[in-house]
Amino acid sequence: MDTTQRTEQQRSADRRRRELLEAADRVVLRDGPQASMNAIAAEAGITKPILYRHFGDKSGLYAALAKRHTDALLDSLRAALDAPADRRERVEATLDTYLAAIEARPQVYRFLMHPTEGGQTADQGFDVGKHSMPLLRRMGEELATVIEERLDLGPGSQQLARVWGHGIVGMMHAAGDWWLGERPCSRAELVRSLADLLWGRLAAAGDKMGGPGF
Amino acid sequence: MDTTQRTEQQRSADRRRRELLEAADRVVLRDGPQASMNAIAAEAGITKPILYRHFGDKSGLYAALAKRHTDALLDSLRAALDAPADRRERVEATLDTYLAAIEARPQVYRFLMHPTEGGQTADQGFDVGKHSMPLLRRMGEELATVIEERLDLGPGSQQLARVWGHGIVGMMHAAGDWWLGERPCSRAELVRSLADLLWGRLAAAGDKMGGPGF
DNA sequence: ACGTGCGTGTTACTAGCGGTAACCCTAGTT
DNA sequence: AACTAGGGTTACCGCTAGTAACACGCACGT
Repeated sequence: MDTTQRTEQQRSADRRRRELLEAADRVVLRDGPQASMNAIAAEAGITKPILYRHFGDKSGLYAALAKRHTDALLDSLRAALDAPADRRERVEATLDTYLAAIEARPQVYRFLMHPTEGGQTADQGFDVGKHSMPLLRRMGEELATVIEERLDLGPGSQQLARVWGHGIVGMMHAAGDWWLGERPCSRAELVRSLADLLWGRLAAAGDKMGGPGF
Repeated sequence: MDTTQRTEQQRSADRRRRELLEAADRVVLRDGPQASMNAIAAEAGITKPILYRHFGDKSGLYAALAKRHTDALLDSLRAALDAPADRRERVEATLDTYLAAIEARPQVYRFLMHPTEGGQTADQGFDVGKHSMPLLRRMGEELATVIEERLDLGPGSQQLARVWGHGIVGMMHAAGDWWLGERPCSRAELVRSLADLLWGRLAAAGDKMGGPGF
């Protein structure tokens, strides 16, 4: 039968694809986002054209690789966000989950943040921000839907939720990136400071005397 | 005299340097962050090795270029932050200034955010986040000092201020990037939504009924 | 007047990248 | 036995960042 044959081949192809992705994973974990196609092919024990047959081009491979990690991280984040606890505890748990993830595997984190930068071929017409940082975008959208679903924000809630989703994710990202580089405090302290910020301590803080009255 | 001679040469070199930077600026404005050294040299009417004599390598040129824009933008932001008005108005003015800047010249913005990505040569040992996004880091530190100077945050204020500085900048950045790509609302609305977030509306919002109680 | 540096510029090259065309070789079908 | 279909490789293209090595010009000390 034709179909069985095709499924057989499909299976083989899928297995190969997974093997290749795992090899690519190892290389990215070792070399960072600038892992070369040659290196990945060598790690997988084959040569470049096979990679290109499977993934089209580098962006394709990177997209597939990024999807795996992004999906995994998003699952953890959803779990943290859905845990049974009050809102502040959930927010803190989610922040902590994210920070723990980037702390555990910084190379992967860095790869996810800057996947397809700097190709020398037809990257033209790239519509600023279009294929940049899919992880951040996905997290932002995800958070936006959660906020919009669960919070009562009055009129214009959908738009507000999206702004907040992307804004909060960006806050988490930037603070995490900085923290990962300088390690100025413990993860728990960072989480608490960020939650404090989200909880309005900025607006509630009093002016210092002597200043121009910020 | 030796000194006059040296200053003469210094002047000449500086003038050339400025010319080269302006040429590079034009190319980056046209081609985005992936402008090639060849293209920049051609735009300046000279050839590659001169660029390398002046700036060392691509990172050097990009750093010099980034410093100009970053300094200019930081000046605008400082001005907005120092305007005579109450705190919320100042925050909104600062957000708006940033968003107006990235809206006006997205190519430059994109260049500033991802300056040295994707080189294929010895970028190894790059210490995650080390030479990434100098603009965000500088803005974060700047805002941190302002916060720490002017706000009364109680014990641990310095660390808290730094976390907040980087966090707020990241929020602004991510929201701006997303907004620039999708244009889901006007700049003013975005500014208002972000300020609302900073002003604690997240913590103050009530739960929607029927949900699991976010 | 004459070499002698030194700054400024070029050509021509290397090494490595992403990506591809052309070939090759083995397994299964008829 | 002949033929075909995939999986695989070699060898290449065009591009990039970066670098020798060479060439012109101009002020200088002797």
